[in-house]
Amino acid sequence: MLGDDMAQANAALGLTPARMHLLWELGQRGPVPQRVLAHALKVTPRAVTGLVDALVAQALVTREAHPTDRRATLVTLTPRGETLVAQLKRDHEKLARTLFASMSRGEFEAFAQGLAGVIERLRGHLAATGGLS
Amino acid sequence: MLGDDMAQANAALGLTPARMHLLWELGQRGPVPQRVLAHALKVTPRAVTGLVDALVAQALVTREAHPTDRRATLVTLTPRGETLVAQLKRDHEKLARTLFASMSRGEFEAFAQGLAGVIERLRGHLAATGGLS
DNA sequence: TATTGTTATACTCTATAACTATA
DNA sequence: TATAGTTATAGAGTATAACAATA
Repeated sequence: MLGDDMAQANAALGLTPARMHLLWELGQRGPVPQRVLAHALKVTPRAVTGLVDALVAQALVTREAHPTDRRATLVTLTPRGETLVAQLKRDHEKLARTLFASMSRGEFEAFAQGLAGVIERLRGHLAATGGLS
Repeated sequence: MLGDDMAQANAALGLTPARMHLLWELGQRGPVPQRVLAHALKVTPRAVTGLVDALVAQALVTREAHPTDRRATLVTLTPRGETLVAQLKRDHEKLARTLFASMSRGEFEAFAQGLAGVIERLRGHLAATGGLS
């Protein structure tokens, strides 16, 4: 359901999930080389090339020259991209409040602790079955 | 993380997530026309054609004649497909036990109730923003 | 030599639209 | 007429491999 909600919010903004993910990471990190995005998105550099191409065409990011490494490009949010990422962040916060604001402090703590336990065991399971690299 | 785990388990069995999903639904329902799968997977009939083509090539399902409607085909698990779905179900149960067996009854009830509330509010959010159809 | 990002190619999943066969 | 499933076509996302430019 969270995935559906994100996909739908993205579509409303003219974004696919993968492009939104890239913008989100860019919003967290500021201008970075594509290699950094490839690592953050757990995707090959080739895939990043395609995503950045699309976002450049949408005027949401630009490829700027890296100040010291002429091989690399700095993927940078345009003003339009900045606005969009700010909107994403606001929506994110608003959804979090919608989902949790009605819980008491104690309820939230208990729930969060239970969830943390589940996540920890899931992480262990993934490590044991070779899913975490 | 759950998605990663499933994708990885699928890959180990030579399956993509979409094909696994179709097999899973088939395991729940028994032989069904493709139209039913399209609805279950929330996907167009055309997409089901492609997925069934691939699963037929892998000898996991067959297209059988519908007894009364000659337009339709009944997608049916082969013995190999049955075995694979049984394995999926075992893995599913095992993971559920891994994630929750260490909780007491009371802890689990509280956690489940908290989660149900979050899901309910998420559903409301989706309905309000037009995400549930 | 190693790294950054590209072009070339291919596969999976999905969609819309036009069509065939059947109901 | 309506429905089940297909072919035709297209787009997004991803991958590997070979390559260019630069470090």
